[in-house]
Amino acid sequence: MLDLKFVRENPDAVRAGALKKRLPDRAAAVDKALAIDAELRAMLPRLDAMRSEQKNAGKEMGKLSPPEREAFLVKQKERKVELQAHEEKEKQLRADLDVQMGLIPNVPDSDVPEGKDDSENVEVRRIGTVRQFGFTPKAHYEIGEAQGWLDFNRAAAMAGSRNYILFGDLALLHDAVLRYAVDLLVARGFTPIDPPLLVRDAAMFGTGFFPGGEEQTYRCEKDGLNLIGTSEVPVTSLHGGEMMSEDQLPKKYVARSACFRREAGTYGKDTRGLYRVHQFHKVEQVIVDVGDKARSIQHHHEIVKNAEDMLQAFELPYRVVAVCGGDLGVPQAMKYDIETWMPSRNGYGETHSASRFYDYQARRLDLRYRQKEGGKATYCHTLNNTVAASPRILIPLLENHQQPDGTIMVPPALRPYLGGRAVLGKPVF
RNA sequence: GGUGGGAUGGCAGAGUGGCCGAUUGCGGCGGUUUUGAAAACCGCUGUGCCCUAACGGGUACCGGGGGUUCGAAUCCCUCUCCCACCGCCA
Repeated sequence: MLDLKFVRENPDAVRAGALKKRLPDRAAAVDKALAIDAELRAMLPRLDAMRSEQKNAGKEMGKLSPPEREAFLVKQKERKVELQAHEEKEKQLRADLDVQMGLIPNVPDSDVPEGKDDSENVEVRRIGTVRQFGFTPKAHYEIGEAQGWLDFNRAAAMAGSRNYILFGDLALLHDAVLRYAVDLLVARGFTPIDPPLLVRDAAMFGTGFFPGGEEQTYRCEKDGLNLIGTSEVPVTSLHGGEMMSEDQLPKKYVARSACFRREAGTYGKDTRGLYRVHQFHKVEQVIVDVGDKARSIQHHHEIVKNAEDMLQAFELPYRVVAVCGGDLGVPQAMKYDIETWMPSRNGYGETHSASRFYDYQARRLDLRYRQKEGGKATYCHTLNNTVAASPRILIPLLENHQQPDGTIMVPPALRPYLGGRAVLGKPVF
């Protein structure tokens, strides 16, 4: 949610922002919101005056003698009828305004590149050397199935397409990665969280996934609850409705959770392997801090670095891209993706997504703090980034560290989580 | 699942139809006192919206929504959440 005052004063910038995100419908919401706002403001002085009149007249009532009251009552009832019509109108306008305001996207920051989709994201840096194999490398699913680590057929039989089952060492590697990610962030001062996986609509709306993301979300209609697609939703919502004191900030959280995505509209896309699946596990970092732009940008770099440090420890080549306007989500002001080298794709595949929102989510969540200086109630800023999403991260781990016989070299950083083992699997090729 | 009790400002906690945007305490801010600090004392201290150049004024908000009434924090309905007890289950 943007500040209504800001929208009123900068309609062109807000409209241009929606268009930079390639969201013309949402740009139209700007004009609708402003039209409703104008109509509302036109009636407010009159409405307030009527209320004032009725209120004051009502106060006199108690002091009047019974016969005087009778006459007064007639007059007051007339006022009431007239007021009710206006209040009805006001309520309708406010409800309509809320809908339109909820549709207006966050304005992309100036460092967001122009572009229509992910093909126009801009590479910021490229780290690590892509390995030259002395043999023909296998895809992760070939290795996984040969090792008996992966079963897509049985998964599909019991749970439908885009599902998987991990067995044996791959199940252990999956867990090892997630534990490493949590430990890394805890060592850096983040508070670990095990959040709810089913949340109310308010949390989905507050983080900006609704309206718009309903088709991507598994919903338990009976209970009005939604399965989270990322722990960003419960963790960012954690302090929603609260008034924190400035000393409590920043809040830094790292959550490990299962995530669920319907992947509607992706038929035929990334159908093989572990890349695009309905259910996965993710370690996510979330920061809530004061409403200061420079500080948000500083945090943004910090959370990207946390993820980069993990990839470097895993000895995986990757690149960081600045996500262009057309590939940016509704609530984000700016986003970096990290893409890790995946030999089977002969390219970099997205493994991380780091967003900053400024106060967009905080406004929707009513997430505020009281400033130390002056005591003013102010909206927080929020940010988040993946630390590790698995099994997707298993793709580069298996593929980049494979050996000709189908066994996998374990990067030293992960060995303590695997009983000290340096190699997983047995020769299968 | 059943029964009963609750939800009030940053926090705690009064308030059962007009005198209540709301007593009081804590916290916070400012001041007096002090070499400085603490303590004590005095004053100030919710948020949104509208009007105003400003001073200031108006209005809405007592968990959410609806209703009764000239008038609702207060009465009624409903939803959500919290607490207690019973049942069931892990």
